Amino acid sequence: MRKPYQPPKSEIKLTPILHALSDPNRLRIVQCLATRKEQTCSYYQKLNVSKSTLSHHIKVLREAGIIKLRIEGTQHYYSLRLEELEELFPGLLPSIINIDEQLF
Amino acid sequence: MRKPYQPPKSEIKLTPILHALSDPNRLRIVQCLATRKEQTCSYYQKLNVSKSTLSHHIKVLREAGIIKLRIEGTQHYYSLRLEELEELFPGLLPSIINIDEQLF
DNA sequence: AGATAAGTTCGAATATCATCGAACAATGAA
DNA sequence: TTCATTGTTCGATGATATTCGAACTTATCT
Repeated sequence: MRKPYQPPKSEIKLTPILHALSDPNRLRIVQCLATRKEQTCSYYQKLNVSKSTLSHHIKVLREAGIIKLRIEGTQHYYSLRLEELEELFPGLLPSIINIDEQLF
Repeated sequence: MRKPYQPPKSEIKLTPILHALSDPNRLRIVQCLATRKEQTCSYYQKLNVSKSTLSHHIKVLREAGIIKLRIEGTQHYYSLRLEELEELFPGLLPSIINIDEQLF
């Protein structure tokens, strides 16, 4: 599987990021990545959505510049682009990572 | 004009807030309110949208719980619900208020 | 009372989004 | 080589968003 597109830091914009984070399932993915560092895609099947829907959410997060991808065999490992996002939008991700799911 | 609905603090949720902030014009309104404290609605006509579109954006911000309204005569004065939002989502609004418009 | 001003609401048009199943691609195992 | 696994992409569908002009509401001014 070839590596899908990820925007370079210089092309990351705020509104796509906020849009990407405005979905409860995507917030769950982001919070999960914040605690476990790196995850494979299949892990998130606990979200109770289809494989293609999950892939869609991953794509929205990836294209917004929130997560990055490392491919190893057939497994895709995702992680947050924490340092870059902190430089671009200081404090934004940290403020979201700790919010309780009940407030979603 | 009667006072339109605003959610009480206990009903403010994160995803409507992030969605409300994921629009450049609404971000401009929020940043403007952050610097000038209180503004009337007509002020934002520099956004180059119609009166009804402006009113729509204001409504999205209001119903998400981001802004509150004070009516005086025919004028509507809006301001950010900073204290409540800080209690609910610490650091979120401050991190967004300072972002340069070029990064929108 | 009638006119004006400030905003909201309504209805319609267009665009974007979330979701799914099916098909596809790439890797690794039998 | 064939099969299973992991994940993406495509096409369709229903839901939600954005935008506008027109109509409406409320308050103020003459």
